[in-house]
Amino acid sequence: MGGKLEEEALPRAASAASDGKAPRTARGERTLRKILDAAREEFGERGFAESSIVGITQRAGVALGTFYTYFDSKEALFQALVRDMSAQVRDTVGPVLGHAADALDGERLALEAFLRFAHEHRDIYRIIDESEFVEPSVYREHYETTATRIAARLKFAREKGEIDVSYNDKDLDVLAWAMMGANVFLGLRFAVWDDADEVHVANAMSRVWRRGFNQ
Amino acid sequence: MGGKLEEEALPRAASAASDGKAPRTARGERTLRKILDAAREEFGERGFAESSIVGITQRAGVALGTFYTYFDSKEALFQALVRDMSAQVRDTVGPVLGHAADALDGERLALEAFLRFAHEHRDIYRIIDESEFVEPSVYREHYETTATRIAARLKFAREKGEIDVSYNDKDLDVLAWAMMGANVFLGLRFAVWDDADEVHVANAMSRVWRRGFNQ
DNA sequence: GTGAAAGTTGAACCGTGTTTCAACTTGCGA
DNA sequence: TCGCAAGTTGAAACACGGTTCAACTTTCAC
Repeated sequence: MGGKLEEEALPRAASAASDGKAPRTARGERTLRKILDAAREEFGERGFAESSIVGITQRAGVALGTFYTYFDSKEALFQALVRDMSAQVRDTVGPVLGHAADALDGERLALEAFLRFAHEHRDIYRIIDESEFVEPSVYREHYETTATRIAARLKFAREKGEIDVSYNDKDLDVLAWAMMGANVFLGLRFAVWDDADEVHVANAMSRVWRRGFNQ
Repeated sequence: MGGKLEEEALPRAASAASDGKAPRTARGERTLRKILDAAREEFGERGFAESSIVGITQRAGVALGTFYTYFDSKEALFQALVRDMSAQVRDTVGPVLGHAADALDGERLALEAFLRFAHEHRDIYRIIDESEFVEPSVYREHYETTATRIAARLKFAREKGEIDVSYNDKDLDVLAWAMMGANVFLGLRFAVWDDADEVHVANAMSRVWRRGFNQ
């Protein structure tokens, strides 16, 4: 399959629509995109409850009824957005792992990247967080996937001798959730609420994990 | 002041009412208490948006209008509840610190107590979490207070030589938020969603902190 | 160029749930 | 026992915003 880079964004937008409501022409595609962008702004600024479909369609510059051409309900739109953003977080943070000297250095870089991302996209952060109450299943999906990925990296690192073998699989499952929780709260406090130095935060954190996991 | 134990609960309930709406008789006090209890159930089970004042007053066994004798709005009630519960978490977790051999052992016991508490009171957990979107200021208040308390303990432990002196105040502020975030997510995954062994979770976590903070 | 499919429009419908209020009941102090 | 302040009641007013739909416009395949 050629042209993967350019093609990537479109199917994601297209598949964001509710079942049987995917756009069939380029015009529809554009309209759907406008609604998704407007929704991200509105939900990010005002939260789910305060956001209205009127508000979203006005921002998007389309009529109220147009919304229902692409989505079954306000909840369906929210769910589509969270899925989209969950993937965005993954695609932003994932690649930096390649540049790491070892596994724990990778986690440091990942935290740094996450903090930068959270600071630049506070709206996304808020939307994913609010999904715990709007669409619990996607929230679970997001964090379960993330934790599983971290745990897998930790286990792999243990096989390579970078993490003390006395930590068994169950321990590492627990610790993966702990690392993720730490990252999320550091993001909230130092990137979303504040504009702290990501490098300092990530370094302080990394030092503890490094000592904690070795020896 | 004598009889502190028995007196503790009442003023808290009384002050939960909106400004100028505090009950003035024993009957009023009881009614307010019924509403608060019913609200905890309703908000815990259904979340803020899905909960209704009708539902809350029905659970409480009082008429709809009675609600407005004590609260200005649904939001005001929610805020009062979060404040009440934030204090409950503190009062449950705080005391166990006294039984600890050293500071890091205290954090282990605190996590264990928190996991037990989160498991037994999932409704409370959910309500505090949801306040991020309903009443952001109380959410911030709750976590900022908690993090400050943890940071103070860490700094004190450093003075006593239980934590490596190479961690400066700024580092410990960061790490306090990390510990809190880890605790919250462990609570969500292993106490609220699942019914895991608190002791194992707390031990695995504690081992990492211990190694991480020393030398 | 034509016609059918796709997309757009916004007024009106509709359900829900918060809030008000005037009449009523309770309980306490004198 | 009396009277008034405190508390209670629930029907109705009210606001709000999600959803529907039938008429209209645009696009595109042939």
